[in-house]
Amino acid sequence: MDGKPYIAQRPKRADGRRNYDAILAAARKAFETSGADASLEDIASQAGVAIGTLYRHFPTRASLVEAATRDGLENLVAHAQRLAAGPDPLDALTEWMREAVVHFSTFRGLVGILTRSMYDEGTPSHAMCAAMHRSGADLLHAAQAAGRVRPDLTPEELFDLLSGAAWVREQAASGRDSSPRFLQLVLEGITTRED
Amino acid sequence: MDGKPYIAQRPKRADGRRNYDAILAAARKAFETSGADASLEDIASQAGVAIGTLYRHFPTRASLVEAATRDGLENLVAHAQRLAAGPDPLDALTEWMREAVVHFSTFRGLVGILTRSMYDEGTPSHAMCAAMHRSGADLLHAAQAAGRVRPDLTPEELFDLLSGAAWVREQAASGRDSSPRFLQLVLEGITTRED
DNA sequence: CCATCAAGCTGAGGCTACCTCAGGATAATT
DNA sequence: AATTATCCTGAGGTAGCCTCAGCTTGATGG
Repeated sequence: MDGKPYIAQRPKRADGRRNYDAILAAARKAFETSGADASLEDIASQAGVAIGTLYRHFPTRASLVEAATRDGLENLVAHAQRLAAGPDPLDALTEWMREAVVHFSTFRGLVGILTRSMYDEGTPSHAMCAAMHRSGADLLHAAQAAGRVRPDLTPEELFDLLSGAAWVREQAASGRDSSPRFLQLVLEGITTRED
Repeated sequence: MDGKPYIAQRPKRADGRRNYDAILAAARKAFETSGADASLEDIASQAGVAIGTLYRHFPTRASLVEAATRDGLENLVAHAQRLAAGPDPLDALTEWMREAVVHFSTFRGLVGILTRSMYDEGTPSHAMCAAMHRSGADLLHAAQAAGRVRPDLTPEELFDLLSGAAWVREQAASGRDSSPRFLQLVLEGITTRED
């Protein structure tokens, strides 16, 4: 019924690529200062481009957000695989969660978009989110297999906790960041106790 | 510098009260189905009232949200005082947190508004949020005094955890609610272990 | 019952942002 | 140089926000 979500692609023509890049740069800046609902017309004019051009490359706001966050999330997935090769599965998991929280809260409104994308296939960010889900689940299972994390914790629950931390971080835009402590409390809560 | 935030008041004239009530009812319904950014013009027309009338009673969106959630939060504070008189401080705290999560996530966008209000005095909801903060802090301190909750947990951190749970609940609008499990994990994490 | 008037109501209108589309421009290709 | 698919533009329709000048009406005192 519903076609696949549109995923923005860097155009082949030189002028197209130039504008595509300029829009993406302007969008990243605008999202960081004004959140995910920044004005698209501002972004276009900041990129020195007409509004129609923005819509040509990014027909929906979601497709623009996806393109603006793609690289960061790709790195996150790659880092998960590197961490999985390390010696301590719990360290790997905690380190990854710390990093994930930062990427999830790059700008106000992103956590909500990503958590919605995680289970909604009709969304541009879904593919990337699903990849992250797998990465996180792998790290979790390894930590559980090593007996370091309570075995009844599901990946979905882990992402709930992670999203909560990221959301808290998002809110504290102009204050100090309380997400490290949030994550610490959560992690101490889900690890197995053996002292 | 900045004057006190405007707090909506039920008017004295009969026609004013009628409209005030109708707007509040329409607003509650609209917020629940469309979130905190529901169209004010829709709310007005749903209440059978011109847009100017809505703005007369509720000059800002925040003042309307405050009025729409006032009762629920008042009850929450009252319930905290009742619970504080109970025998088990930990039970009281967990029960109250469960209830708070529900009230905080009455509609999409509310948690964000309330957590911002909690520390921002220029906000209509601030007074009510500060009262809740006291209620929660009291219950927390009692549970800590009884040695049931880790003593290094601050009220602010408690509210971060609580808000995280409420936010997760908010997101899962049309799915099953994962906040009870979230809260369970958090609570098991912050209680002292003595088994 | 009436006069008075503060309180309340209305909706047009200016503003901003979203998004579309018909017509024009241009990079790539042959 | 000609062709053409790709790309660009910006006016314009739609929707929501919010204000304000002018009108209406409930409450009050006589």
